[in-house]
Amino acid sequence: MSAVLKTEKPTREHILDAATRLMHVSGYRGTSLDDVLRESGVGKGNFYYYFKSKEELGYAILDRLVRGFVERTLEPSFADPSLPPLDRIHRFLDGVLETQRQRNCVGGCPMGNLASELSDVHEGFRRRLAEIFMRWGERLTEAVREAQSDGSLAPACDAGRLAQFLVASLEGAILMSKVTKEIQVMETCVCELKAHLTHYATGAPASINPGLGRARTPGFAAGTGPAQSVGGAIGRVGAEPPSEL
Amino acid sequence: MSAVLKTEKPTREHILDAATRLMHVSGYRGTSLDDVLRESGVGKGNFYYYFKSKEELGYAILDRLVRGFVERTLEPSFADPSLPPLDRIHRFLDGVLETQRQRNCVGGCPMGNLASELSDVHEGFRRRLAEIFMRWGERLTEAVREAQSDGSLAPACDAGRLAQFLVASLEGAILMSKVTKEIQVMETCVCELKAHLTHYATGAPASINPGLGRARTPGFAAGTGPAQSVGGAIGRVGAEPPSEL
DNA sequence: GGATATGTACCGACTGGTTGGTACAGGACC
DNA sequence: GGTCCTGTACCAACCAGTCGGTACATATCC
Repeated sequence: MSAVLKTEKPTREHILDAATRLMHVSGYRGTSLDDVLRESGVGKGNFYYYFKSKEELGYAILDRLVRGFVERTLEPSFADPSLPPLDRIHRFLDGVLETQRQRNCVGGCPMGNLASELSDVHEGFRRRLAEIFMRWGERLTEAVREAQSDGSLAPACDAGRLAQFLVASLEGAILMSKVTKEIQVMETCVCELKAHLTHYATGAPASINPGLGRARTPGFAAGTGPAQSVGGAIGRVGAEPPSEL
Repeated sequence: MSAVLKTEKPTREHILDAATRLMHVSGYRGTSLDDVLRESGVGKGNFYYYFKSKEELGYAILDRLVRGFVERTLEPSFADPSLPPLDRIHRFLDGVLETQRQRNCVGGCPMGNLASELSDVHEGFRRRLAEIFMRWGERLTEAVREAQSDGSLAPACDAGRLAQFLVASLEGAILMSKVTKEIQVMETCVCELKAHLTHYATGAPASINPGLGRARTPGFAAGTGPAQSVGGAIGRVGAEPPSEL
C-alpha cells in the first residue's frame, strides 16, 4: 500500500467505467444498478455516495462519453493541419467506421442508442442528447465551411444542412451494421457519403458509386441469408474498449 | 352484443394494438406486461392464453408491424404504375417523412428502435430485424433497378449499395428528428437523399442542396438553442396512430 | 500528547414496489 | 360435458433507493 501513488483509480471512475461498458451493450434500462455494482466491485452505499441516482449516473456517463468522443475522434480529425480540409472530413468518416470495425459491430453508437431508448420517455436525456448532436453537427459544419473556403467544396452548398445529413446518415449506418452485424453495410454508407461530398465538389462531374468502394462489396443482391452472426461476438467487446462511438 | 358481427375485435388484436402503441414510445423493456394489460383491458390469464411470453408478443408485434409497413408505405409507393420509377422512390421518401411529421417526431421508427435496443442483447430479435431491413433494402434495390432500366438513373450505379445507403440514412434521419423533435432535420435529410439520387442520374450535372429544399431551412447555423420541444408533444400521439414507421 | 470530534469513504441488509410468469377456478358457447 | 376463453390470486426474482453502521485519517481542544 504505502503512499507511492495514492490515486490508484478513484471509485467514481471505476463505477463510470463499468456502467459505460454495460450500458453500451445493454442500454440504460437493460443495465441494473446491481449489474454495475457487481461489475465494478463497489458496494451500494458507496455508489450512492458518489451518485444521487441512476439518472445522475446516466448523465455523468453521457458527459464523459461526449468528452472522449470529441477528444479521441472529432478533434484529431478536424484539427489536423497536415490534411486538406476535405480530407479531414474523410478521415473523420473513416475513423467512425474503424471504431465500429474494431467493436465487431457490437454496441453501436452509445449516444445514438440512448437517443433511441430515452428520447420519448425522458425529457432530460432527450435535451442533453439533442444538444450533443447539435454540437457535433456544428463542428462538422465548420469543417465543411473550411473545405468550401479552400475551394474543394462548392460554396453554394449549405454547410449546415450537409453536416446535419452526414451526422444522421452516420448514425443510421452504425445502427444498420449493428443489427446486421456486417461491417460492409457501414463501409458502403461511408463510401456513399464520400461520393455525396464529391458531388458537391466545385468542378467534379460526379463519379459513380461502385467505383469508389473497396473490393466490390455485395449490397442487397441475391436473397442470401442475413447476418450469420460473428462467432460469439455478441456481448463480447475486446478487453479495453478501443474508443467511443 | 348479438351476432351482427361476431368478430368485433378479437382480444389478441386488442393486445397487439395496445402493446404496439406502448412499445413504439417506451420500447420493449420500457413497456411492462402490466402496462399492456391495463391499456388493453385484458386480464393476465387471458394474455397468456394468446401469447406464451412477452418475447412472443414482441415477435408478433414485429410481424404485424412489417406487414403494415409494406402494405401501407412500401408497396403503395413502389407499385404505383402511374409514376415514373424515380418518382416512386421520391414518393417513398416523402411518405416516410410525412409519417414522422404526423407523429410530431414522437416514437421514431419502431423497427429501428427495437434494433437499437435489442440487437446486442437478444439474438432472436436481432436476426428477425436484420431480415426485415434486408427485405426492405431488396425492395428498394428493385425500385432503383427499375429507375436504371428506365434511364433515369445511371446503369453503372450499384443498385444494392445505393438502396442500403438509403435505408440506413432514413433510419438515421428518423432518429435525429426524434431526438431533436424537429421535423426540419428529416426534411433536410430526405432532400439531401433526393439530391444524392439526382447525382446518379444519367446526364445530370448535379444541382446543389439549398436549391432543392423548401423555404430555406436552417441546418446547423448559429448557436441557437436546440429542440424547444413541441408543446406537450412528448408521449402524445394523435389519437389513432396514422401509420407505421 | 492524549482525548474528542469531524468528514470522507465504504459496506451490506433491508424496503416497498414491480417484473414476467403460473395456477386454477369459473363462465360462455357448442 | 367438453372446449374455448377469461379473471384473479399468487409467485420468486429483481428493481432503485434507504438505512444504520463501520473504518480511518485528519483536525480541534485541553
